[in-house]
Amino acid sequence: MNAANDDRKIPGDKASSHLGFLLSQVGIFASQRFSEAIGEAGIHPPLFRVLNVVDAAEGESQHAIGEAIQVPASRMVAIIDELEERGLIERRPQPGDRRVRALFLTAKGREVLEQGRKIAAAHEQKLIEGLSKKEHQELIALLRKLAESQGIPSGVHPGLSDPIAHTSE
Amino acid sequence: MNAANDDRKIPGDKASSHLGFLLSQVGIFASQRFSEAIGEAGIHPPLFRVLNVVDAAEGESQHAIGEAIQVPASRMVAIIDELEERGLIERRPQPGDRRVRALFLTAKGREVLEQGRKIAAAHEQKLIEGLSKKEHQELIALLRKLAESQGIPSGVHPGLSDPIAHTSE
DNA sequence: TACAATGATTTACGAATGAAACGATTCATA
DNA sequence: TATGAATCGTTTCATTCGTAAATCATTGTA
Repeated sequence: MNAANDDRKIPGDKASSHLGFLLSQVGIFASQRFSEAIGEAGIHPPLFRVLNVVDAAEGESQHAIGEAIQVPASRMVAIIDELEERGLIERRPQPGDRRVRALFLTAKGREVLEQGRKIAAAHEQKLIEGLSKKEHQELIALLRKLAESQGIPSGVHPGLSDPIAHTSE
Repeated sequence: MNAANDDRKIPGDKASSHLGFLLSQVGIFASQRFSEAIGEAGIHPPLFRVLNVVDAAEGESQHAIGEAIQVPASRMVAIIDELEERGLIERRPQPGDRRVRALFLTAKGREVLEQGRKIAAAHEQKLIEGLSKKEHQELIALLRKLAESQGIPSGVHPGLSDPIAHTSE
């Protein structure tokens, strides 16, 4: 008693048991579920990502924030526009340099960020509900090691910078 | 001595160390890299996915194949069109039922599938180059366990069925 | 002052996907 | 065997999404 429809006549293929496929499968699944969950805070993952980074570095320019998470400038504009429309972030002119827009969280922005963090924590819990504490730690350690060995910069999400992860294996 | 640009003035944020973020980050990274790699075989991940499934169940209908990997019918049309144009797959009418198009690999389709498998194997190797044999096995086991506990059906890739994995955490 | 570089923005365009409508065919049943 | 429901594949359409390139304002430099 497990999955929903177990009347599959079609046998599993080789590719779907490789690490690459598993990683991609589980990773994208986690992304999608998180995307749905964070929707309850009225935002979507890119907005949440940026809220987090601005919180960690308030007063930085759009450019600096975008560079830190490898998001193209033209996309940053759209993201910040959206955050500003919702009253979560403020663009303030910088005294020294009138080209720069320094970014700050509003009070409401902090609220939403907190709400988002709770949602993320719940998401996290749901994700590991089938694992023991030890397994959870091991999985994190292995993924970190993998990320490091593959040169994936910390905090940079590929879905935000590059094309879009297609699929398969 | 590690990453490329370590002149980061912006400190890491909390979110980026969670399991959910890591999974999504690493999973999408793996997807993208694989997508580039499989391009050398002249195909992209969805095509490769379908080639694999057709190989595992030749003669099945478009509908059956699509259902097995949860791809909407209208999307199957485009995918099979593409595979057929490249001479990798054949749509054959089914004697008993004239509505059905049974799918078969062509000789060229088998060649490309083999080539794709080699590419996938190389991708796999590259992915685990920083891990020991034991760690590799552990990671697979943990991901499998996670997938199962989360009800992710084997062989079904979320990127093929649902919206598209956005991002972050 | 002229010219290059930078930060932010706008515009135009293309790629991808799914929901829904459609035609053809088959099945169930009266 | 006639009729309506269901199935398979296809087409159409609208939408979402993101980038690349052009643009504007400002600053730094020669």
